[in-house]
Amino acid sequence: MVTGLRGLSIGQLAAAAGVNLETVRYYERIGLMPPPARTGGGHRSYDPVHVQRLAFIRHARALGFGIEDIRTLLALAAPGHRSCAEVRDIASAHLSEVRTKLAHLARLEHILSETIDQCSGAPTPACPVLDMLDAPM
Amino acid sequence: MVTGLRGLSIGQLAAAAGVNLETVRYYERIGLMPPPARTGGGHRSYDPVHVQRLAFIRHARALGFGIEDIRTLLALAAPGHRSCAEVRDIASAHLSEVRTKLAHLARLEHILSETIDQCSGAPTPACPVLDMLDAPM
DNA sequence: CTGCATCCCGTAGCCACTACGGGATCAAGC
DNA sequence: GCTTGATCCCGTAGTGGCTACGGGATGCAG
Repeated sequence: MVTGLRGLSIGQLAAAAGVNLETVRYYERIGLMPPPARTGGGHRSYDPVHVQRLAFIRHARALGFGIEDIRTLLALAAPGHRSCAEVRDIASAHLSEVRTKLAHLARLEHILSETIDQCSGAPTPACPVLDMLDAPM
Repeated sequence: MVTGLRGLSIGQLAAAAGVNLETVRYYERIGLMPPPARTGGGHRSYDPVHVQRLAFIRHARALGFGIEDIRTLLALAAPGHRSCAEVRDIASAHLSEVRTKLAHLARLEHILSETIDQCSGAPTPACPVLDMLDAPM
């Protein structure tokens, strides 16, 4: 298991970052991860730079940023021109999307739970859930 | 605009239900909407049964139910065996999915807003958003 | 040097649509 | 009756963000 200076295999990198192996190849295909060095036999060999970058990507994905946003964020994170304002704009836009979805889901949660509550208890002949779906909203 | 007994065109049906025309054809292709009658020239001709069914589907989609759930709900809504218990099971399962997503989004909202707040004001040289993405979570 | 885990690559599938494009049909006006 | 412009036909491909598959090559421990 000691790989020493040779770099990590794609499986090791994926495990280290907690992502699927195929996802790493996918990120490389779409240009989100740079192509790594190769062994004589053609296997990918990653170094710590890749580990850090993949961790960044995974964190951003976990926060719900889209691939194109992440592409931009990675560019803005490049040493030299850390444009905090641009980063904040992207994050703010994403936050407002999150809030929109949040409000939407909260509305769904409300309607669903109310309707299901009517279902369990009242001895009505009709189904409240189906009635709601039949009726205009 | 008076179509009388001839039935609605796909465009009229789609407009009435507030869905895209292509979506209606998609629903027919996947067997969610039954194939309607056709005019001599091959155009689809819908009657009120279709209007009602499409409205049902749209309401269910608006509540976030998936296509397969809706397929089952439509079967359970068929006259004769309105199984309220099964309907409630499907709705409850969906509700708990909604609640899971809700909790997830709330977590994202919290992290994002906190981090962005740090950004606007403090005169630190580094970008809090990028720092968070770089650091382990 | 053998055997087995890992990796290679390209392609297709997932969900719920949406878009496109070239040709046919419909309905209204003249 | 004929023209015109809107609508509709169908099949196919694209979206986002992966995930799965399959047949062959490579890497490494014993």
